[in-house]
Amino acid sequence: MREEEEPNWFARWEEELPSPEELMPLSQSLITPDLALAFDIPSPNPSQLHVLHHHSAATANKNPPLAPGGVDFDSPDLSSPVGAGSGGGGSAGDDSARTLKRPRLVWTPQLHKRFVDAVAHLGIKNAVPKTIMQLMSVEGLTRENVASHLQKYRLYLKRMQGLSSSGAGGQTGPMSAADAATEQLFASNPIPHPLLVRGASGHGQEPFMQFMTPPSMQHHPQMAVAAAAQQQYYHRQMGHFGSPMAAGGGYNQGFHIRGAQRMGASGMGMVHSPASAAPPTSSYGEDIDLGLGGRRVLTLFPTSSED
DNA sequence: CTTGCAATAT
DNA sequence: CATATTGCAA
Repeated sequence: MREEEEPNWFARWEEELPSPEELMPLSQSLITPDLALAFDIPSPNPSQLHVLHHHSAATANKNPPLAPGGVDFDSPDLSSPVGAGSGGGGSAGDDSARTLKRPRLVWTPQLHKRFVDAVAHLGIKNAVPKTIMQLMSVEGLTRENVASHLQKYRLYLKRMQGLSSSGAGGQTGPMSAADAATEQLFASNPIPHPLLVRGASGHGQEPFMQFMTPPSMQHHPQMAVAAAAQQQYYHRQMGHFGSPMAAGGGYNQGFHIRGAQRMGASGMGMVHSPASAAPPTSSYGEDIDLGLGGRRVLTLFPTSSED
């Protein structure tokens, strides 16, 4: 007889949620006004920069290409905000944020951490893209973004579990490069073991999760450079050591150092600890960068998380 | 309609 | 190569 779910806790859960005005968990605009201006990025509604209010998940449509007040940094033509190419003529974003392709989301460890945390706390049962996305409260994140990553995440977990037990030990080579890369991301964050079903099993009210970071949000105008200087976690994909592509000839896959030059191309085996050289302005880093070649990459990483 | 997952594309 | 996108089945 009881195979019912308990939508009650869930319903209340939302009600108990702190009001955005009271407590803004972790949603920041992808770009701060300052940053946007600094990049000459057209902001259609700079004044509407507000938090996303996701209330009734049912009716609330959350499918805006960009946050309500989100600054669309993507220009359809070639207005390169920064990096290479800038210059151009400032072809304003004559396009409203709609139907525009967003830059690839770069899952930074921090961002991924939020993802994992959300999944862990939601429980497999409720860990569906929509819910996760909402819980993450990361502005700009779309359902597709989460769904895509979720797929990978699940596969990763499966592979881990399935591979752990088979004693025999003859598995030599099941790990392809793809898996290895994934692991760098996934293995570097705490994998909640008890990734079991939760949420619908009679449990009245869980002591709210506070895995979220406190609302310490403050953006500084000069954060731009600081942000760029911060993103320093190891590069994934250093399988090819002899790749002579540094800054002169190739496509920089997903990384970017803009405004400041650092690290040599040859021996980049640096694992930078965020705490060892935390930038003066460590609040939020959003960095939109285009991989040289026209490949824009959106990197939003909520800092302030501990490891 | 949302989700899950394979295949495919960029 | 990491994501995004698409197609199709529950």
